[in-house]
Amino acid sequence: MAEVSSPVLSNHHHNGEYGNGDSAYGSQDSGMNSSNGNGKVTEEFSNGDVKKEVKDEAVNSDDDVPWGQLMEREKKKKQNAESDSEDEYKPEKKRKSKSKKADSDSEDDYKPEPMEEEEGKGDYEDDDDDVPLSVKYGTPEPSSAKKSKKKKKKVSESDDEDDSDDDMIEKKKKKKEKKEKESKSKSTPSSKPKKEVKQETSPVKRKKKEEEPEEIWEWWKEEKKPAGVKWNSLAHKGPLFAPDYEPLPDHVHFKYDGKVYKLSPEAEEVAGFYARMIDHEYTTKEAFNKNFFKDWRKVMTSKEREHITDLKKCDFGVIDVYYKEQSEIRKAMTKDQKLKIKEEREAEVKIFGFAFIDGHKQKVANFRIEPPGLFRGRGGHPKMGMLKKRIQPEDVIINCSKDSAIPEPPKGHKWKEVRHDNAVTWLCSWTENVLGQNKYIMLNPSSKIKGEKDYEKYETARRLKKRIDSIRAVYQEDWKSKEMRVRQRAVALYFIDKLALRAGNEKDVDEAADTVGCCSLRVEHIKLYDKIKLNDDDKHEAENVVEFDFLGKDSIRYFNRVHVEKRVYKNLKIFMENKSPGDDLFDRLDTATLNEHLRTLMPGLTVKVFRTYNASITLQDQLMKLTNPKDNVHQKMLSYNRANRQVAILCNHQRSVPKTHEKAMENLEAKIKDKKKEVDAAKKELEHARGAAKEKAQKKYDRLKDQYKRLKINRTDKDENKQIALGTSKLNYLDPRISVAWCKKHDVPIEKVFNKTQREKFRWAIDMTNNSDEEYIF
DNA sequence: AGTCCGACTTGGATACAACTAC
DNA sequence: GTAGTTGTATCCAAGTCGGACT
Repeated sequence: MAEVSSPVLSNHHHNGEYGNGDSAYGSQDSGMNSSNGNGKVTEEFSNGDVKKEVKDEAVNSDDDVPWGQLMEREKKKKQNAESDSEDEYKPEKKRKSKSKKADSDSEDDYKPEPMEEEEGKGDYEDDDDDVPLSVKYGTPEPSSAKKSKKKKKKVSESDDEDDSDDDMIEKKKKKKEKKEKESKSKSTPSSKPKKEVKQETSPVKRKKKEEEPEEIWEWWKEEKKPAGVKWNSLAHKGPLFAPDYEPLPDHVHFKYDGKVYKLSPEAEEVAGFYARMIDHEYTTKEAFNKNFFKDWRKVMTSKEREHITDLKKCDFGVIDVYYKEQSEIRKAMTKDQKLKIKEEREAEVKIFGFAFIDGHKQKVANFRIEPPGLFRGRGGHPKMGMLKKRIQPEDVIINCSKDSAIPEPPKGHKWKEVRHDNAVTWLCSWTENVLGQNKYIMLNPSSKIKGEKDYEKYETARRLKKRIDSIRAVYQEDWKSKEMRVRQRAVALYFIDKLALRAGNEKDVDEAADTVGCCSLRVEHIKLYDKIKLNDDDKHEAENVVEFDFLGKDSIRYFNRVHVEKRVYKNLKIFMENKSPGDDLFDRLDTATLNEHLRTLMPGLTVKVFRTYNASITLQDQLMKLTNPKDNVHQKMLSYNRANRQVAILCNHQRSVPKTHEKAMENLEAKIKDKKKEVDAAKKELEHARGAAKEKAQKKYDRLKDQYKRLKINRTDKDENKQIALGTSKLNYLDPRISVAWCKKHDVPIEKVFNKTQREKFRWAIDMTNNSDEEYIF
């Protein structure tokens, strides 16, 4: 059995350092990183003082040498064997063209279940092709020179001391935060284990109106509600509607076929939506224009409709300019004007921004009803450009408790319905017209209702940690199953676990862009290579490589080459036999089936738990590896960000590279150069200085050198980050307790890791992790 | 057993605010 | 001021998943 020695089983992300070779996973992981569509992520510090990483070379020191040949030989044999043992396996080409049953073509009478497999056994026996590679990455080196006079003690309050001045931004922020802290006083958890009991909320001297719902509900110290019950009482003010349309001034006109054409307000409003997007790539897309024009014509008067028949003859130029001017005007407003607007907004928040749940005041997340506009579907969405209609009170369902004050609809209107359903968490809902989906107004992530759920999510992931070994053993065993569906399930699960793929529900072809997840992968999305380099710059080739290339959620490309176990490789070949590129790779599997199976392995286990688990465990492992206790806060934060980045890479969280990036980097580069000059100058000065001057010169030199170093770190961080987005993983996948524990252990102020919003969201974690000495939570 | 759909999480883009540098 | 950056808040689309429905 491959069990323990298998990378998946034993190491997976636990000791795999992504992007640098190492460990059993080295080869795969490095492959993953470097080719993950994000370009390389090879970590390498130019200012060698932090850490150097060795690229994995052992990639395929694979035992396979013997295996390779054997395989060659066996391949044919096997192919035959397999294909006849499995030749009853006729792929079900159920290319679910949408929900519609469409495919009755199950012509193949394939009986999957009892699949004779007299073959295999033998060949499989020994396929332990996954040799652990030696771990070879260096430990982070203390950034020497830096005297890193960490403020042991009060770091959390005045952490900037150790940051020299090029840290202005941080400082400013700090200041702000400090202020904010003051006002919130006690509630700040940080290191005080004892939080003052509910502070005297009442007579708080609110320095500014900005004070929020200062009551802190420590729900994590309370009993849970019975399952299904989300609240006992719920009161709120309903949604805030978008402002009415303001018709354009007369001189701002639409032109058709070169001539001014006055539109009805309805048509004009929609024309305005388009005009405001004229610079956007969307308006160059055929589908967008087609959908827009069709919907636009629907809101035209019959006369307009008759006249305006060709989008190409439409000239939105003047409208476009007008809106641009308006936005300029807004930007150029005086302080007072801006302040006034701000206050108005705050007043709205005050009213609509909060709900009372079981007597506690909680922030509402999105109390503004989505304004009308043009639907911006992502990727090749078939409905892009369609008109999103204005939502009226008559479209909105209110959910609140019976005895609460029912929110008032705007004058002259009424709600679609008022209900009192405490099995759900939403306050308001309506149905959006483009896709016919429900939209909701819900509470802010800092609320109990969201927080509790979040907490549960991580608890489930932790439970998975305890079971992961045996679960991996199960699916590895299932690679050999006689049942094709079981094999498919096992291989899919392996991908999900190893690569953190999403489940991949079926999608309706004409309601959404063509994107896939694991279960919906098609043959065309993978390629198999018996031998190939995982990265172009690798020295060696790896064997049994699967190349993934598909569009995932939000049409973000996932590209990756990974080495897989022989058995997996062989299975994939089988799955692909006799299929066309457009056929499902896992034709006997869907997310429902997979999740059903997972539930039998562990209560609460679903596909997405693997993503959470692997993300969190990766962060924890990486933190342990990368953090050097001797580093200063700044350097530690770099390590933290790198750990975070590994997770983002794993989860394929990308962002488009801002066009300003190159320039920003150049600027930084120039700054670094300048600084270097200063340093050199200071050095010279120092050499010539004597007496008191010498001391001074030394100081100056040290300071400059420090700044210089800081700049370089900065550059590295920025560059590595250019197309990787850390936010999503931090917000959704990383157990915040890991970060909190890390901060405590390494004397890093929590504010460095979580900004204000994040601290609110993760208050439970910050508080819980306080009194435990567990260094790492996961 | 398959489909549909409601509810809720996850995700990148964009708007905006806060600062700095010039 | 103004332009340029950067971090944060907001927005809303696009996933996941369970349960009702057929």
